[in-house]
Amino acid sequence: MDSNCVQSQTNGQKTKIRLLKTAEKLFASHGFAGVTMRGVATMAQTNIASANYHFGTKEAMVLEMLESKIEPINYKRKQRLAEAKHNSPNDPLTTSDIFRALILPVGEEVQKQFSNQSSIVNIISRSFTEPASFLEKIHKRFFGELSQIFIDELKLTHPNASEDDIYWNFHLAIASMLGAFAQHRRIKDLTQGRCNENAVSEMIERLINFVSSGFEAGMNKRL
Amino acid sequence: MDSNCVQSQTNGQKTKIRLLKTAEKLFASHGFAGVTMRGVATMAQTNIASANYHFGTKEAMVLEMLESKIEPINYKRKQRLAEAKHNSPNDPLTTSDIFRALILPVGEEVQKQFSNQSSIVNIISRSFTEPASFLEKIHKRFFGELSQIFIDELKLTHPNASEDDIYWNFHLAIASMLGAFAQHRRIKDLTQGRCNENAVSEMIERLINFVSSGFEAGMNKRL
DNA sequence: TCTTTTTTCAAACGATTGTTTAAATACTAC
DNA sequence: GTAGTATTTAAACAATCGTTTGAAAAAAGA
Repeated sequence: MDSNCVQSQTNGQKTKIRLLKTAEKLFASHGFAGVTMRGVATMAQTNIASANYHFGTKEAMVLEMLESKIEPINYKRKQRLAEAKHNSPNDPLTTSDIFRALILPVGEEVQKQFSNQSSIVNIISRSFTEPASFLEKIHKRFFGELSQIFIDELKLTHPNASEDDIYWNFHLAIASMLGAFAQHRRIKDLTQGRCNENAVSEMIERLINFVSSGFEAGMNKRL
Repeated sequence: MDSNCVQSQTNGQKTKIRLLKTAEKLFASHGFAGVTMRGVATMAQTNIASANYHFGTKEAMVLEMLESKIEPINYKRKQRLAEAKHNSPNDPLTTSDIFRALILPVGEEVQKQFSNQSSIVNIISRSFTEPASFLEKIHKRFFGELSQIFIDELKLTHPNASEDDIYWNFHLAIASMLGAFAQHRRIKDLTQGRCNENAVSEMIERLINFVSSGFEAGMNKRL
């Protein structure tokens, strides 16, 4: 039952997947407000009531789409953090190691599907820029636990830093990461795709360096 | 005519100002899509057709509101940069000086009107998170010239840095600043105002330090 | 006061939205 | 094949949107 469930995919599930992929494209390029049930249904070559049949509401549809995109990234983030710890079991990680584990999985996902309109960067940056009511749901659902894991790791790396310093600069680092993604989408929008995948990996590397240095500069300013 | 135009304010202009202030509140808390002509007109205690009489379209109304809020900030930014240059005419400015001139005027505006729902931080971060079509208009209108001035100044401060390094890290710094504002609005939204003005100025100071250090760490990585 | 301009207002237009209904169709299991 | 479930469909519902119209009211200028 669990294995070989490829051929046992009902017609309804195929439609559901088509709907999710369409919602992905529309959300990535126009945000939650830009996703319309009619638009998704039509582009997925089915009926509007079918979309409501599968998901109940628009919000449930978009959240299910987001989960399918973000959870694999978060899994990789934790995995990479665990690997880094495993590789140097006696020393604490460097700040750069930690932020690399947080940021690089996004970069890898981008490489896989570059020039795709529904790039993960677009989705993350769109999620980040939604109205507060929707944003709150996203944050609790996808980033609450993850944040704590990375903050705990940063505390180990900076044992003498104050709680305030850690929290403030972690938030600044997150803000930079999200801001850079949003900015990157903006640049892509404005240049209409004259922007290759090298630019993405260069941005990622520069971003890791930027936030790591910014974070460290914010530690122990008053010690 | 130019002076003493306070008492000679027609009734129509008063209504226009009420509409602008209402649009400000709504835009700050719900973004462009959340601003409805009916909502603005009703909250400003006038008629919906009156709003269209004064501005023509919804977009023109919001852009006029944005101009009235952003232009004074940009003026202060240039002024502060000029002052810093005047105070040390022989040496180039520090990275921190430059980003302080860019960021601090926002902080000062926040202090003036804290706990105001239509805080300038909310407006800037909302502007930054609008769909690309609207964002492009905002960027060209309010930030095109300003960016060039600050990039030129950073070049003077880092004469050995490559053009690429300057541009990439300036964009990362801008992204961080905007991301931090957006994040700050998010935190305020989530904590529902349990967040005082000291937290804002602390955020501003930490932000200046964060982006200055991040920027400098990105200079001359390959020299 | 009379005329002209500016401003406000209720009402409607046309389009779009998320959601629901109920009937028709496709699929699955016995 | 037939019964029962899963899925798709066209159509309608109720609400909201930006914008326009044309007449009433207010303000300003003569």
